[in-house]
Amino acid sequence: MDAFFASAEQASKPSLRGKAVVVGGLGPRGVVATASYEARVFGVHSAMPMAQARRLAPNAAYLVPRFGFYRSISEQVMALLRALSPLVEPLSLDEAFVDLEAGGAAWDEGSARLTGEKLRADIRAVTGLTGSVGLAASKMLAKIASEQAKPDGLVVIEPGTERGLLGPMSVRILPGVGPATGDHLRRAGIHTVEEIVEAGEDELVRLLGKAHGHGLYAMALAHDERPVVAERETKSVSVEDTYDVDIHDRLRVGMEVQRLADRCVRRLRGAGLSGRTIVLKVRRYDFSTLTRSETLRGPTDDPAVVREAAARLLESVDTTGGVRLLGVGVSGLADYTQEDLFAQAAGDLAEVPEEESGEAAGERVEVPVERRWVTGHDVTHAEYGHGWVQGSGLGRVTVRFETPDSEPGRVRTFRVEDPALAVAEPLPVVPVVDGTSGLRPEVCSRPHNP
DNA sequence: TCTGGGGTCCTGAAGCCC
DNA sequence: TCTGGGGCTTCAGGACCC
Repeated sequence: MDAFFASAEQASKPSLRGKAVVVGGLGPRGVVATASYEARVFGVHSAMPMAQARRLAPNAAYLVPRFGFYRSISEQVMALLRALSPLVEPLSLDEAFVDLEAGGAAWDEGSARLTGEKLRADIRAVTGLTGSVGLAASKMLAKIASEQAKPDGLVVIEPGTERGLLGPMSVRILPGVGPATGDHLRRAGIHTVEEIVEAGEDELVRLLGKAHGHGLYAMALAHDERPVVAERETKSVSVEDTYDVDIHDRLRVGMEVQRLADRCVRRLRGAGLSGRTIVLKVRRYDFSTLTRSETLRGPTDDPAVVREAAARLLESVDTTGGVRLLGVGVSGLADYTQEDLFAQAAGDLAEVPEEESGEAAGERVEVPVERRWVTGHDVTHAEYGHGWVQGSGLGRVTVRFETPDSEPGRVRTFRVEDPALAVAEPLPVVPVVDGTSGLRPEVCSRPHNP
């Protein structure tokens, strides 16, 4: 995720350039999604509780994510990558692997470097943001190279130098080593990649189990044969909500589960899928998480069926003490097409109830006037033009009037119900050329496989 | 005022079938 | 006939990733 969201916001809002920007959930239980490099100086980083970030960087700008806006930028970048090769594997909105050799875009270090530099220039020209490129012979190494390259750089890991490079690095650099595995290894006296190699494969399997042990040992030797996979099938669809305050009322818990089931089905149908296994997730007041699942006889995308299954699953869960998060998911997915003749016969394709808000439901639904002004979102004013919400509350909304290619703008305050003020779509950031950093497509050039 | 949301993969237990 | 074991599926939990 890096600084993508924050860089996009800085490109979109001239007054934030060069400033500490933190994007994430603004509620009492929010966490940081992305911090700009200026905010990282204060120690703010992704996944940090927002409250802690505010303590560290009280003067930073705090914004909620605008996924639709980021997605539109992401699509521009992915299109540039697909022009290089048919083998593009997106990891998220801001990262992807590209098999340059498969596209004939590069065949040796020199051509790869040229391709990478041209790509970075194109990303900058098209999106106004900077991206970093890592070039290497495998996905793991390309990713490590891109980490080293950012912000705004290009790093090549040359064949033959891999083991020497990895050896002194922390085990945490290897994919699949998170806090738990890192601790596990540390307790066994293994801190660096070369200590993994010294420990040997058998010891690793003994410590971490078969799959993880073998896999990690290979990675430590810089062996990574994972191919770049262009099309990944979705395996599950889920939605979840963390509540600002724990829910104690059992009836309310039941209602929330029904809402989540509906939302999940809407997503499922939107993707043209149906599924067999319904999963209920409950995070309790003490952060302990449990899941309950039920597998149906056949795949469904029927909201009533998913609601009922979720309700049955909830019956087996003790929620006394309160719950902080609820989630509903569907896995065991099938193509929607082979489907539900039975459901159709029963006239069971009733519309899934719409949510009162949410990205898809959108603007046309009535929203309380106070809630229409989301911090960071775009607005337009009949007299002052385009701007964004800098804050709202107590019946007032503060707007900064500026556009991606204007000078930093002035701030004005209005009544929340001011009829001259309206919600607006984000403006394209394009001719702007002063992003700070962000997109980092890993570019990976593989040797010929036998 | 700790700890989001949407995913993937792996492991181990238990039940069932052959 | 009894027992053992392998393989498969389902379920729950945990770790990891961005």
